[in-house]
Amino acid sequence: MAEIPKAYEPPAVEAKWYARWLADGVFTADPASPKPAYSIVIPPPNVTGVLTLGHVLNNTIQDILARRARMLGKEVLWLPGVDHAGIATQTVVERKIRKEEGKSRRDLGREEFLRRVWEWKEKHGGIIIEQLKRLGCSCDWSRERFTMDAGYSQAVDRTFVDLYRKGLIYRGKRMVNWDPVALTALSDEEVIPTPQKSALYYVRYELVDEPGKFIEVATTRPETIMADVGLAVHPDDERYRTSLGKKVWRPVDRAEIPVLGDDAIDPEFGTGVLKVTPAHDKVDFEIGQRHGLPVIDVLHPNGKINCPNVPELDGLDRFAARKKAAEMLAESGLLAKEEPHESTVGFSERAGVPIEPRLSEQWFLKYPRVEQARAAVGSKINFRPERWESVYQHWLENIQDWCISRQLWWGHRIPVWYSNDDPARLHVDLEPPADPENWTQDPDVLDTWFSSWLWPFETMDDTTRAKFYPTSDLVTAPDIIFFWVARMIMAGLEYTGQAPFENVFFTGLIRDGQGRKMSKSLGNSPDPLDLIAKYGADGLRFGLMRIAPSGQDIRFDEKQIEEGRNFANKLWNATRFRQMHGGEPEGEINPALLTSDDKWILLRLDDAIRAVTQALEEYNFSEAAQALYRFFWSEYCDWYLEASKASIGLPGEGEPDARKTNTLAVIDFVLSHTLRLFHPFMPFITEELWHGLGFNADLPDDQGAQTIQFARWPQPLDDAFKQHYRLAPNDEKFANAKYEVVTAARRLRREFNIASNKRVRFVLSPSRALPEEEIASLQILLNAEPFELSEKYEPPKGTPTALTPLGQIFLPLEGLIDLEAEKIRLGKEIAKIEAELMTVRKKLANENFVTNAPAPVVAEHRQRESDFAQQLVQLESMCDSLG
RNA sequence: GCGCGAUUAGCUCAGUGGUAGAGCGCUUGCUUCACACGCAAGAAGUCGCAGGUUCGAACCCUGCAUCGCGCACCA
Repeated sequence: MAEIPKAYEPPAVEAKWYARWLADGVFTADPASPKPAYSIVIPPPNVTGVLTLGHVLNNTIQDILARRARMLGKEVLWLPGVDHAGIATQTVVERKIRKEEGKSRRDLGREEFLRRVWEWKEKHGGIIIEQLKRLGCSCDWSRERFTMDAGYSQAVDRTFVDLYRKGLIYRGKRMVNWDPVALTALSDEEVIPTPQKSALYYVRYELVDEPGKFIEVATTRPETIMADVGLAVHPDDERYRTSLGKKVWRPVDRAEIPVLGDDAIDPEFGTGVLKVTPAHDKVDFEIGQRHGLPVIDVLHPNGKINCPNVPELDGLDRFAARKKAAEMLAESGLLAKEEPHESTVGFSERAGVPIEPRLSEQWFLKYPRVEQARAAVGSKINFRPERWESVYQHWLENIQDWCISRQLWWGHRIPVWYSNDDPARLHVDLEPPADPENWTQDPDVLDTWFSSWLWPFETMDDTTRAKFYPTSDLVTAPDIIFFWVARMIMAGLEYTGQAPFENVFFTGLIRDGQGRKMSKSLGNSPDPLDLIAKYGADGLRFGLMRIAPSGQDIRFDEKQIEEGRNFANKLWNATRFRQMHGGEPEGEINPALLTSDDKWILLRLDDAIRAVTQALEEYNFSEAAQALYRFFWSEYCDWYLEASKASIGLPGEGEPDARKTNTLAVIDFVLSHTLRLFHPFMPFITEELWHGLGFNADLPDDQGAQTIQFARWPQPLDDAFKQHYRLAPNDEKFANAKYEVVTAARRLRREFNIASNKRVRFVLSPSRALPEEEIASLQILLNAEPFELSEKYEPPKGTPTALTPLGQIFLPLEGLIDLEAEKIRLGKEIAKIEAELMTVRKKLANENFVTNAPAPVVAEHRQRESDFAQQLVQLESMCDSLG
């Protein structure tokens, strides 16, 4: 047997197994398989993206689900791919070209620019895919898709044409969210409301008929005064009743504008007067519509002022113009005051600048199947955690038409052509018109999400869809519940007649140590690749899973990844211990030779299998990880392996006897189950150990010979098993009693400063007969030499002693006996027990408790009372014997 | 303004009616032949506050506070 390194060294193991898995095609889904299907589509990361901790969390969960499904005997499809990410990608490439060549995309022209983007995509686009492989993701890479693949693009066009023909897609001049940096319209979802400190300017508008009389208006945007076409007050507002219908002078670009009444005005805000600027505000636009006011647009698309009538402002950036306009008003005495103000401003999700409400011609979608989509969640689709359902429902209740056109080049170009003779004549089709020279195609592309919403079914061909659609689980972050999840449900219902998935698991957000979102600009986002290099992919995965409570945000702490690494190392070494004792995996366990330790660990294993299985079925990944951690470290390693040394002996020492062989068989049984339970969480190390221990031998290929991911998921030990091996709760109780003896004795050691590695004499005055093998394991756990059993042992006065469920244990200390010290120690014990006893007695003295509490609870209290009382008597007599 | 979540040990978090838990950190001892990425023992908590329900509340109800998130408004 080859020498195994003392510490687990992940890099070589990870590289070796990932290459093997790929070569063997074990991630490839077979639509013709007779096995039941399990499928997930990956939330496609941006083609520009690099792996973040968010991706690690998300994809680890998907991988756990996929690998476990394989172990449950399912045919698994985890379909990967990337998203073309319109704005993000275009921005990246534009920036690069500007930096390297000093050219804009317009300098290059549409065709050349797109060629460059594709070139960039081929060169840099696959980074995140390679990173996902490093993480161990078991995606079927042979099916990797891209939202701009030819077939996929065609599906996008087809969808557009279809929805247009159904009358759900229309073109209109509307108020949209305009990004003045990216120079495109955005959907409402791409606008992030952000609180901003600004100023409220009180501007005086002079009444035309009553010179010297002014109406004051509070505004945050003095730079748009030239676009004012009226003032509005609430019709019931007494203060302004007499002004209604009159005219005032617009103070900049002087002109007469009317004062009118409109219900939309809040009399409480500012002075109760709104300046109506229909071109630059949604509400103003609506007021303008109601009152037939003109629209004056004073902004260029890039946010600069477009107003030749006012040369002081013309050409200034909107924020510079704001200051300048305020100054101009102040100089002409028309600025009454200026006060600090906080308001929420919409920022572009991508460009990070305030969006500009802007009137423009765009394509809109009236969502299909809204009611059906609402009904689907909660019945056909389960959200976990459930609370996201109300967020979803609320959005669908108030759903607005979706602005789907973007003034970009990178993306799916809108399949609409306008007649050169009559721009009102449209050709909307998959194919260009037969006489292209007479038509001009719409220059715009579609919102990226207009392609993403088809992802669960357009990534599959008919055969694949027949087997794997609808998908089983979707794992995603809750911040794209509107962008993606809701829209996929609607598209799925419209085009497949089915909800696209059965379960949606929403992960939490990963935050930094201070609770802030991870972001590039804050630089608080650790690079997962660095973490993999430092702690191994398994360590990263397991560490993250242990702290990722279902659906709660996660406060990231590298310490926790270190723990994951430490755990992998523990797994490695516990297995190494087994390997040092050599031989092939042991087969049958002989029920006649089982010790209480053996039975105890088998029962604990049974418990762990149940707990992990249940937690995973409830999508409670951290609980599953915790249960595994506790079982393996605190139960298997800390107690069972230590106790087993009694029957195993030193490596290579002596002839293997029946008991040693049997113990190794129990170890193999436990390890083989444990590795399988851990595999979804830690795929690499478990694969390595599975083969290293030879557990793959004698299995068919599809059950774990080739890879542990096809090994069967452990089943709880059934009654037949427990009967055959005579596992009963009493065995567990006995082992626990034994461990209590050990803990009590170790405490004595500590209190009397005996080093844990020092072999010392212990004497147990047993309260019951103990079989030889139990004595042996006690001795080794106690590190006792000699370990004596004596019912009639009469210790010298003052010998440290402790009560245990198996009798009284003594730590005889030659020449170190200190009557007073022992008295004080016993006194403390007595005080502790007395306090416990008092609490229990108080409770039992309460008649209401005894009559109303469930019988088992009362019985438990009674038992505790008698236990404590008995201990107290013994402790007191021990104390008395000291004189 | 409406809604959702959080508040438990120094830190990160489990715990959904019956003796307050884990890991890290801390204290002490230990290179004991799987592991110092380790072993052993220990200290450490009026479970955010105030009421209520109950024999019994960290847990259920009501209110409040603080933090975070979403939606709406935002002149």
